[in-house]
Amino acid sequence: MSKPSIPQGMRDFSPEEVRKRQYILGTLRTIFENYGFQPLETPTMENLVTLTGKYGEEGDRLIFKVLNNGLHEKKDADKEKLSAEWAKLLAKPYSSPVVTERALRYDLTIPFARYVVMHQNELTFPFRRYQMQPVWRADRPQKGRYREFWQCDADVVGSTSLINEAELLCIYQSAFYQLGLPQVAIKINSRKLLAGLAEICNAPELMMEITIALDKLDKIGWIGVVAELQQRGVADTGIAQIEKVINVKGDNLEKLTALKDIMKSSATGLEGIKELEQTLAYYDKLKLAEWTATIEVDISLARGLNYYTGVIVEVACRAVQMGSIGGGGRYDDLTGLFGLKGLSGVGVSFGIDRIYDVIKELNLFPPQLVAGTQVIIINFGGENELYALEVLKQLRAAGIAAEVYPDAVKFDKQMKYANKRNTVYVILPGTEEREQQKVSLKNYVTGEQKLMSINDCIDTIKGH
RNA sequence: GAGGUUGUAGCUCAGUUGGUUAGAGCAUCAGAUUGUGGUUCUGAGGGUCGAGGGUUCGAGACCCUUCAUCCUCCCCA
Repeated sequence: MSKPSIPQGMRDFSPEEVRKRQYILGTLRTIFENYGFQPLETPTMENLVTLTGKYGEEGDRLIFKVLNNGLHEKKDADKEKLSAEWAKLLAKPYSSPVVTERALRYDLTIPFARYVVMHQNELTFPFRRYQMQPVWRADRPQKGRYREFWQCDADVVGSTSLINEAELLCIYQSAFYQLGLPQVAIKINSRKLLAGLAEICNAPELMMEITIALDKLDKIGWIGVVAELQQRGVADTGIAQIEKVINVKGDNLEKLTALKDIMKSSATGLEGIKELEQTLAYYDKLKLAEWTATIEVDISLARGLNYYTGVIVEVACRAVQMGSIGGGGRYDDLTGLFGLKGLSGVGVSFGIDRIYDVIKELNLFPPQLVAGTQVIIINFGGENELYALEVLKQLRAAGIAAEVYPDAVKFDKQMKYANKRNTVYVILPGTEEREQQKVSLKNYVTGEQKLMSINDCIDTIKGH
């Protein structure tokens, strides 16, 4: 037998880790429900054609494809075809329905779009849904990057109002506030502004090239961006325009005012600015004073997915060295990919695993999360064992998470077990206690122990 | 797709210029202690040194191949 292992980029989650993740998911769920979003789940696998072509060339490569089952049952006539398809498949990120027609979910947005199109007649628009499920990517794992990870999305489809954008900003704010994340920056931009930028560079066709280069500003600096822009075919006059734009300073309104002037020749660009202004105006009305994350207009923000068309956002936690912990934006025609035109959507995504890593690194999980069982009952065997079960029944009926040590082994061993389980209380129902129909309740934190009735015991534990 | 790191006990890791029977801490189990835990003491079990090949009288160590792992770039959450 070789040592057991798990596939690359996949992880086990210990009881403590699951509890901590559930704390994050629970916090988010409460917020989503509070904002009127409804839960949705979609299957682990989608048809491959549903996913391909939606995430760009790079994305297609990272989709986990699922082999068709029953390949061994193919008739001889099919086998030759099959091996030819295999050869192609192994050579390139190519796929064929003969070999694979399904794939693991790559994100939650495309399956959501598919769902909306399939159920368009049953849904009431605008439709607001949230979804929290794992997704899979055949990426090279590294820090903060896994092949299986959780996503948590909230989207609204069927409304072009920028109130939606503003509300999603509020959801971000509320979530990071409640989770206690410090130094969170929500960066906001508009694809239209980027398109406008390409226009004033006299190179509208190079919009994607410009945004990709610009997106690296944080990482490689302006000099690096210039090199990349030149390499991507942007003229020097264009680069001068871009430099003017990224040098715009001040608070959000000052930035937007300055940009209006630079963008005055681009209708698209001006529209993008107006969107941002309107979004921020709505947000101002909705925001709570206690929220701490900053909202920053950032022209260099691009975001990879190519279906975004309007406002885009990305969230970073500057307290730790980590990639973005969330992102999202407006996609005017997402469902158009599946044949339903004219339905606009906007959504945000939370990178649960990264948020987990950040909270862990900064030690911000509430300490009481670790406790599961509140009380462990010692098993003294014989008649005392039966009495222990009686006590156990009453504790559980009272809503207390309790367990009895299932074997009447050495007392010392049972006490050590309780200690490791980190419970607050231990109950000792021995002969003496049983005869009086009482229990000894020991508080493991203080070391105190008292003889009391079962009802008093329940009250004490609940009062804790 | 490109580059690098590390693989030795369940876990974290030592292991000298190649030299007899491969070590430690933690964890596990047993005992000191048959109704009082978290700190003590004693003892025990547990390893095909990632795998395959080569050099050598002799390889955990050196060489080649391969697999796995983690990290960086690309891209992304």
